[in-house]
Amino acid sequence: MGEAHEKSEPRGRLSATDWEQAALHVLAEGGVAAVAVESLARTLGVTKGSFYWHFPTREALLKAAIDRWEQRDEDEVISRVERIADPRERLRELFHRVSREVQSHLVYAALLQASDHPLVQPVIERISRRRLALLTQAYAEAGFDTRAAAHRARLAYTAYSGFLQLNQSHGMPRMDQEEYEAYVDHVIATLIPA
Amino acid sequence: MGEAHEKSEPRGRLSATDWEQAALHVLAEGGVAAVAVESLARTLGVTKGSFYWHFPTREALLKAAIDRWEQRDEDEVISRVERIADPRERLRELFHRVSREVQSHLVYAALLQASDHPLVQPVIERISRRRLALLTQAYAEAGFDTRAAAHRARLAYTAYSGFLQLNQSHGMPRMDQEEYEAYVDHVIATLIPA
DNA sequence: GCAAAACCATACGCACAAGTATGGAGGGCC
DNA sequence: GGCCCTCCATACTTGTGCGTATGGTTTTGC
Repeated sequence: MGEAHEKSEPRGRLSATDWEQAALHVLAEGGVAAVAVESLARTLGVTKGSFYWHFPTREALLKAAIDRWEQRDEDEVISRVERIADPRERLRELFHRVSREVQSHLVYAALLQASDHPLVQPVIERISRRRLALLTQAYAEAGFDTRAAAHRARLAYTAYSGFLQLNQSHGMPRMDQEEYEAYVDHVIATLIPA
Repeated sequence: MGEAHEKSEPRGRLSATDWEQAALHVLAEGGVAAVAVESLARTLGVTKGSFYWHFPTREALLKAAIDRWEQRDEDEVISRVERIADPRERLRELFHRVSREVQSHLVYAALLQASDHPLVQPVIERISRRRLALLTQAYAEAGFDTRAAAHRARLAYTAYSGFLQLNQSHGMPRMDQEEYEAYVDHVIATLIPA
C-alpha cells in the first residue's frame, strides 16, 4: 500500500552528495535562504538527525553545494568557450550558451541575490573576475584597444547579470521563447561589432 | 558631563520621519536585512520601546521608508528626465543622472538584492516597468521600431541594474572617478546611436 | 500648573531555525 | 551470530529578533 508519498524519491539511505544536489535544487528555486536543513530533510524524507551526520553545519552544506556547482557548470562553460579561436564567434557562443542551460543560471542568479553572504561573496567575485577577463580578452582579440575592451566586457557582463535579475522579478512580463531569441540577437548585434 | 557618545545625533525626541531616514540609511549600507528595530534603536540612541510607539511593526517601517525613497528620488528622476524633448539627449541625461546621486542608487541596489521580499517585490516591479517604458519610448522617438526599441531599452536597463550589482560585490576592483566617467561614455556611445 | 497626550525604558513572551545529545535500526565482516 | 560502523529519529538546548505589557518621563494644550 502506497507508502511513497514523499516529495522526492525516498531512497533508503542518503549520502552527502544527495544533500548537495537537493541543496542546489532549492537554491535555484528559492535562493540561499531556502536551503534550510529541516526543510531539506522533509523533502528528502528524513529528519535533520540525518543531516548532521553528513555535514557539521549548514554552512558546510552550502559551501559544498556551491563548490559542486562551480566545478560542474561554471568551469564547464568557460573551458568550452575558451577553445573557440575566432573572438567574435567566441562571444556569440558565450551569449548563446548563457541563454540556455536554465538550471545553472538560476543558481547563479540566486547567488547574485545573496552576494553579501560571506560564503558566496568570494564565489561571485571569482566568477565575475573570470568572466570579465574572458570577455575582455575576446574583445581585445576582436580589435578593441585595452580600455575599450574592458569597458565593453563590463557592459556585456552587467547586461547579463542584470538580465538574470530582471527575470527573477516575478510579475514581470515573461518573455516567450521567440521574443527571447530575438532579444539575444539584438544584444549580440549591439555588443558585438560586425 | 559628556553623555553624547551615541553613534548618531542623540536628539531629545524622535519622530516617525527620523526612523524612516535612519532605515533608509542602513538599507543603503547593509540591505533589507540590516533594517532591524533593535539595531536601529541603538544607532538612534533609544530602545525599541520607542520604535513601537511610532510604528506598529517592522514591515510598516520598511514600507514607509521605501515609499519615502520612491517618492523623493525615483519620481524626481523620472519627471525631470521626461521634460527633455530630444530623445537622444534625454537618454544621455538619464545615463549621466543615474551615475551620480549615490545614496539613491545604493537603496535601489539593496532593493534589487531583496526583490523576493513580498514588500519590495511590487516596488521593484513598478520601477522596472516605469524605467523600461521611459527608455522604450525614448528609443522609439529616436527612430527605433517598436521591437528594437523594446530590446534596446531592456539592454540598457539590465546593464544599469547589473552594474549596480557588480559594484555591490566588495572586493571587486573599485573604479576611480575618471575610469567611471570613461565607462559611462562608452556605454552611451554603444547604446545610443549617433 | 495640571491633565492629557506624546514619547521612551524595562522586562517579558514567543516563534523559528540551527545545533546537540543520545539512542536505535540495519547492513557488512569475520 | 555477535560486533561495529553507518545512517537516522527523537527530544532537547540555544540564539536571535519580533512583538507586547506596563509603567515612567517629558512635552503640550489650556
